[in-house]
Amino acid sequence: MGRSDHRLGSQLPVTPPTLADVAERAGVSRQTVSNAVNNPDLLRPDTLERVRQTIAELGYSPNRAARNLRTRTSSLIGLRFTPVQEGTANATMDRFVHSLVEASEEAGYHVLLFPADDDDPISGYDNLISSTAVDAFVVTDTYLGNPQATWLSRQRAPFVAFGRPWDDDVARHVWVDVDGAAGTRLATQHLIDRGHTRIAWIGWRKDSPIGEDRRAGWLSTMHANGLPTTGLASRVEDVVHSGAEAAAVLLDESRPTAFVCASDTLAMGVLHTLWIRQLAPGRDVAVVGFDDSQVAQVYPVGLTSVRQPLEDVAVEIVRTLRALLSHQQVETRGVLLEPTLTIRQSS
Amino acid sequence: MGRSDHRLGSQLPVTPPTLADVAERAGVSRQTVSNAVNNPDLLRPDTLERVRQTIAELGYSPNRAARNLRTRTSSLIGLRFTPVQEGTANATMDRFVHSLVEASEEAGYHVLLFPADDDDPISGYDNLISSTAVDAFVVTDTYLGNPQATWLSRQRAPFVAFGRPWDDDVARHVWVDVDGAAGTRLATQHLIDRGHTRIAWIGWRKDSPIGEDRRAGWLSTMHANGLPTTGLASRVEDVVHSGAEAAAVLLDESRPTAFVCASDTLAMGVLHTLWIRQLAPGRDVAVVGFDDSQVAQVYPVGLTSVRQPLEDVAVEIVRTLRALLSHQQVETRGVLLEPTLTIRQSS
DNA sequence: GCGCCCGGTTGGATCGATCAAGGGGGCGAC
DNA sequence: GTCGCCCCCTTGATCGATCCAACCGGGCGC
Repeated sequence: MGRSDHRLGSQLPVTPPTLADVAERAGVSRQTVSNAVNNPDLLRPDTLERVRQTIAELGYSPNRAARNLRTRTSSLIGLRFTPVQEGTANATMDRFVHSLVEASEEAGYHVLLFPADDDDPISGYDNLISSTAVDAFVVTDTYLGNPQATWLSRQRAPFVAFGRPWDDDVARHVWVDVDGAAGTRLATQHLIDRGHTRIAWIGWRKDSPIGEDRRAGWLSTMHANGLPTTGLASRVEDVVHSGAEAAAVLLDESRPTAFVCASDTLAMGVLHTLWIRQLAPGRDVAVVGFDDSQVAQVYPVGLTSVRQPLEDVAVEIVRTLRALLSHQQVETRGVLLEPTLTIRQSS
Repeated sequence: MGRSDHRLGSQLPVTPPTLADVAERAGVSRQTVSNAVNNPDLLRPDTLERVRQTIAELGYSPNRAARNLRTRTSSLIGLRFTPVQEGTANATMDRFVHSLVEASEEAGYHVLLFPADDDDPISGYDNLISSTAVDAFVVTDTYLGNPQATWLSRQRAPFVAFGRPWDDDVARHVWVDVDGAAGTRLATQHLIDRGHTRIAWIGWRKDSPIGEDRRAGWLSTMHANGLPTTGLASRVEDVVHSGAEAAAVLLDESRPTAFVCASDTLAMGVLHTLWIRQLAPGRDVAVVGFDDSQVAQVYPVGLTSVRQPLEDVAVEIVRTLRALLSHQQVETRGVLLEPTLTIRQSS
């Protein structure tokens, strides 16, 4: 089944060589070439070498579609790519995607992005799973009442969540998450070690379990060190000016010397208030943010911030995914990773 | 060829329905179902309706792999995902990816990400193209001497570049780009309108054609308004402290009242110097950045910045890609889009 | 009466890799 | 000598959608 005829005198797009082309050229059967690629152990060394050489000469690479059809796999991991929120410093998603792409590559997977359809959060998943376009999903927004995880479980679609199923006790899916409380514990202890005793908290509204988790880290560390917390906590929207307002109120009413914030966005608000009041971040008042965003990195003073180990999260997720897909029993239902603290001049 | 037997009493993963299943259930032939999906015009309205209903009932969706194999397409667009540079404000790539994902979806494409292998920038492309895993690429870093575009052209692989082929006069590929000079022209004129006459430029080193383009916008606008430029320009590395140093030197030597910067990163450096010198951004000295990054958005004062129309870029790229893939002759070799200026308190 | 269009049906081939079964040759054991 | 077995490789069928060619009977125009 030589293909040279297709190529002769053609301005046509070049047809890549197939398994059969390699087989013919190397003087073996298709299956042998297939084995050379997928089960090299089955070949005699000299045959293997000959086939490999031919593969290299022809620049052969197995056709993805054909392989996918036969094996009923795609080597693709689906990820719903949610838009960045403008006006905030939150870009965790973006950094995570980078890590996931790299971790996936090492496991032989590629990442397929699909957009978020706010009207119907399920449709994107449904399309991909019912057309067997992806092998599995990585689900990122496991917030309250998000139907994705439940729906995917019911569909028996393999997936791993980045984020705990906070509210849902019966959720039986596998997840990887970062211990937010441990992060704020680090931050708070760091400030205590620096001699601060009046350390305030600015976090998100109560309906955010992630926010409450981070808050708990601050609270427990304060209590463990016998430090006061009354009048030192505030819960606001995750936007800069809310952070600024909260900081102003707290400074007036409770005179904190340090702030731990649930996000870099809020921390920027605090810095704004300090700037207005001519207070020097790090010297007069310490500030710690959360996420180690680009904002924290390039802000002139340098914002100390809790850094999520997204690279590790991605590696762990891919590892779990592989176990799921190879139908191994996954031993652990959840993995919790420890964040670190990136210390800069603001503390 | 009913599949109900596969489903009965199964703990097995559910096998999705196939074309034949739909055909049998709807009492038509496979070909008709295929036509209902791909060429609805060929069916009588009532037949079409019946088939569509059956498709909906069964939740049928054509198997991607089978379709890909037969049609030799994948509906996938490959994008090499380069890591964010930590310590800078540059996240253009991330915002662009979001836009591209959305624009692609509307055209029936999905975006496949693959990581950058610094040792061999070609290998990632080669793997995907030779295994016919993607239909086309979007290439983002068309900087000096980047071999990707040339290589892809030679391979006859369809692709559209985000970025002009600056150095390469013989490059024959299609591209979409943002007019950087127009952006800095906007910024400079904005400052002139505000009454500034001594407007400084802080840009990148001379070997960056993008940087030189942006610089040209500042230069031409200054000249057009009969304003001086000597001693008012600086070329540095794209990091915060370089921007800060450059600003300090310029302030000492040339007393500018405004700065136009090639990036938000450099603008942050300028703001840092202003802060040290107790100068108020926007009141004492105006600053304009480039990219409208999250940093510009959440920085307490609010950084005026040139915003690239990445949504439009993505739409234009996808449009061009579709033309390329449908073997239409693409009329325009390049498209240049106009940025806008997001004005905040720093100016 | 011939040819053609319409809205389908039918059988088969096709895409390229993989799976399951089988086969020839060599070797050791009986 | 031959039986069985393993090794290495070949062969035919398969995955599911699509494409192709041929064909159907009724209606229409010439």
